[in-house]
Amino acid sequence: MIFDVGRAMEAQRRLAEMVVEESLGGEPRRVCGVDVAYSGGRGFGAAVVLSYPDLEVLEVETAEADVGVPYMPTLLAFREMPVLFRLLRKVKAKPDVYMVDGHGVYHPRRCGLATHFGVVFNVPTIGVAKGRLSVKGSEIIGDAIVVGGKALGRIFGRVYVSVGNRVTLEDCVRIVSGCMRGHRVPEPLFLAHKISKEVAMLGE
DNA sequence: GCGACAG
DNA sequence: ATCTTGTCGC
Repeated sequence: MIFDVGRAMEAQRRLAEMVVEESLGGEPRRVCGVDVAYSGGRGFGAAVVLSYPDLEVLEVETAEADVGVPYMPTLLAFREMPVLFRLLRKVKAKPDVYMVDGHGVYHPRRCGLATHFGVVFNVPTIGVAKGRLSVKGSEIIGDAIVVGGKALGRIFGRVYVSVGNRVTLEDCVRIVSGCMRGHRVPEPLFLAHKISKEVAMLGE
């Protein structure tokens, strides 16, 4: 077997136990958006570090890797982490927080891509997703995404925001808000998405 | 059997 | 995500 779903889910439960929900402690000075695009069985990632709150581009890095795991709902991290690992190794700007294209703790096992990424690298992360995952027991109350009485995420504009790691939901919403520049997704992710797609076309 | 899900 | 034509709106 090349990919054991049961073990993957168990790994997520253990990572979820290591999530730290704490204040970022002051405003971030550098925010890094990361995203992955696909082409020809390979994953192409891009990391864009922006100053905050000015949002000036400070650094752009790219990386690629073979994609050995097919997309499976709730197990996205196992498909994208190989590329993200190589990507993070290149970033030198010391971001104060990372924005990831996917959910954080709003996940069946409280371990979406943003959380998985944040715990593995022990860095603050914010989950920003364009679509909603099916999480049993979840309900939308106003703009709050509640699961079992606890607010795990927030609907901000047309995206779903949730804690990844080492931040509070309030930190997440405030920072995402401060990164909006007229697009559906905050600027760090908009640029990372754009660049990863361009690199995927050239790499193909 | 029902449910229906990031990228 | 990627593939893909036409259509709407600034």
